[in-house]
Amino acid sequence: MAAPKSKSTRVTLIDVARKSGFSPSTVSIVLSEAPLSRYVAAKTKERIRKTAQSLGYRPDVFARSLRSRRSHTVGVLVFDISDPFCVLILRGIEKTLQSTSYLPILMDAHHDRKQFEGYLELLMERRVEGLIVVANWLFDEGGLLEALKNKHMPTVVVGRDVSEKHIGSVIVDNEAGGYIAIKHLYELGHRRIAVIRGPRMLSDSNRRWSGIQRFAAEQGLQLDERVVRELPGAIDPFSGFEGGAQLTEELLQSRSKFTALVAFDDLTALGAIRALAREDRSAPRDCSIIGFDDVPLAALSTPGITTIRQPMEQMGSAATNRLLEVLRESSGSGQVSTDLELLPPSLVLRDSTSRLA
Amino acid sequence: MAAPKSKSTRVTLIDVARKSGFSPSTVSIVLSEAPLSRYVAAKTKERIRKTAQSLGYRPDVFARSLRSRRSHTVGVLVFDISDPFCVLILRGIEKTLQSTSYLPILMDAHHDRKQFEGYLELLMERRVEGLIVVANWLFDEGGLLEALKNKHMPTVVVGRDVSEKHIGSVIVDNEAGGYIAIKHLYELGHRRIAVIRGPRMLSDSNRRWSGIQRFAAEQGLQLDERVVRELPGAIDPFSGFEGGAQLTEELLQSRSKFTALVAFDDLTALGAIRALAREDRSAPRDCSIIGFDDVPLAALSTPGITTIRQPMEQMGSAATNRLLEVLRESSGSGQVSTDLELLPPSLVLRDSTSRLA
DNA sequence: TTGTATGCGTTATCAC
DNA sequence: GTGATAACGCATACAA
Repeated sequence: MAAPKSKSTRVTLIDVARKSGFSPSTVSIVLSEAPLSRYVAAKTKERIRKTAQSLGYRPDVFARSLRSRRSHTVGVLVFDISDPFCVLILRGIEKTLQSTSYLPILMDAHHDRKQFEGYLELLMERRVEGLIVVANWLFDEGGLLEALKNKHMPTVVVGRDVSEKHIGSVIVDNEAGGYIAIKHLYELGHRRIAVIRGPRMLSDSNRRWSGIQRFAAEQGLQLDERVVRELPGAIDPFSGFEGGAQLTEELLQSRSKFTALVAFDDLTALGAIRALAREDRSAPRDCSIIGFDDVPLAALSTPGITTIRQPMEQMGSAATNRLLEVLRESSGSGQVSTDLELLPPSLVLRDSTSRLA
Repeated sequence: MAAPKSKSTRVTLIDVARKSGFSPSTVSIVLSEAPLSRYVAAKTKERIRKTAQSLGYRPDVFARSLRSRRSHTVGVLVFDISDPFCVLILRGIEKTLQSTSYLPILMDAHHDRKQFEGYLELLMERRVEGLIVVANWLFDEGGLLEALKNKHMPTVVVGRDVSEKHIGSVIVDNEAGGYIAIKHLYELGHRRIAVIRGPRMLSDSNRRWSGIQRFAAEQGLQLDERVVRELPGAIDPFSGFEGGAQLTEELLQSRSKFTALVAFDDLTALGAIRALAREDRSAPRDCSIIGFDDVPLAALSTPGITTIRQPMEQMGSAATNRLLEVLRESSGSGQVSTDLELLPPSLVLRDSTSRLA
């Protein structure tokens, strides 16, 4: 009864106006909950809402956006969705956006700069009101930030520390993470600890390394530089695996002694485990290994990987809230503050680390 | 020089018309490459394009869609993006769409039925012209298909065999996959082969089992039903891991002998490996294990998992092409043929299976 | 081959 | 408190 069969003829605001006996303007004001609706009689509102409901009225997004110049959307530009790192962040973004009137428009750049710029253009054309960029560690600052900067668009980057004017960023506290990682191994009795650092040009990598060094300094622990290696700069989110395997192999063959390894991230740790296996060794029996990130597969490998967890969903939420703040103070500065937001990492205990026998 | 500074005043079609000296309609016809543009003088076209370019003209999507009743978008509704299974399919979809004028609008239902329906509504409101649903094996047919059916919308489902009118589907040939899996183990010399089937209510699961049985029948191989188990129906893409671990444990304790295991999917295989480890055994030394899907982490675990690969990117392309066909024969039936499209699986050799000693 | 006029469904600005 | 009217930017039937 309620739903009319009109499948070809769309129900418009005019229809609602006619049927309810009010003018289109009043109906519009009521149904879109415009500021003016405060002055509309409660009974009128109700009547209008009822008839709208009964007619199955759906406002036309295109007409609405054309007239109001607002899209009620935010662009979510992810640098590479196949990176397991990103998915939980997306979830955080989506959940946070859910309770608002904003719709996320998600684009995946496939870690390709051209695509990134193309999609950025696309999002601008679609008049998104803000932008959340989900970057991973391969996000090459050089080019892409340029593209972002001179758009006049509130932007928050999550997963990468971009120190640019008017672009906010949300990342994990990498320094604390590095500290916690080595502390864990130290507390298990390990003293000869190898490290596979991330690429040097990467700020995340350097921060983690700082944390490691700080702990070592505090404890008077000597880090043997013969067992500190560095991943090459890479172009693929899975290259950490290859790199980790390769460097671990070198480490094993170098005959320098170590009983534990801090890996740059979980993939690197998985690579290390693979390399160990090739030499007929295993974690944690022959070497304790700790990762970073806590991507989903860290829990699924055998042994499960002890790791430093990035609160990814939370990072997504934080970035979104940051953006929403700006959007709500509509037509204030229209710019996100440049602050860097650091979220705390945490230790996740699994089976790849154990007390030194 | 080229880009005008007008940041507040948008460049419209009228501006282009004025500057180029042609009428708005001619400009529109040319720039939107409407059918009529065939009759426009080449020189006119060029002049118009030039001035459009020089003014930095960007058509307004909203105005355009409002008037033309077309959105140039297709909805991509993924059942759960955190399922690693989905991501490559998405890539296939996106790549295929790239060369067209269609833009994908991606929504993630978080394997939640309510959300699925909500987003479906949303996509309808946004006037998507077609729909691609990326389902995984948890996609519950009962409810969700209902929601899809009575929308008047060309739809293709990938990853799940839905036998509904006017909904196309693209999946891997599960029967062939099951056949290939057990054949591989058989050829390695295994005869006592355990199987962990998927949930019984799942058609994928039954198909794979059929393939296994067909091979067994052909070879006169006896499948010992004491070592055939079945995963419980589940609500989480990662539950296959727990289930696999649990059932493998039972299998090991049942004291029935087996030298190899066909797991329902890669996660199940990972669970099995975990269970083996708990009993101080390992693959492939004590038991060869083969998975299904070839999700990214299959290559990263140690041992790497030998598996039956679903051509996921290809499945995404196939689904997209299927949809595009319908969209292009604009206002034909407007319905996707109900055909089921089966893509061939393939064997991926890694380290979790080996010749029986 | 090109120009004119009209309307898509909504919201904003006024007037009442 | 509510209603008339004019845009928003574009595409299309029709006239020329």
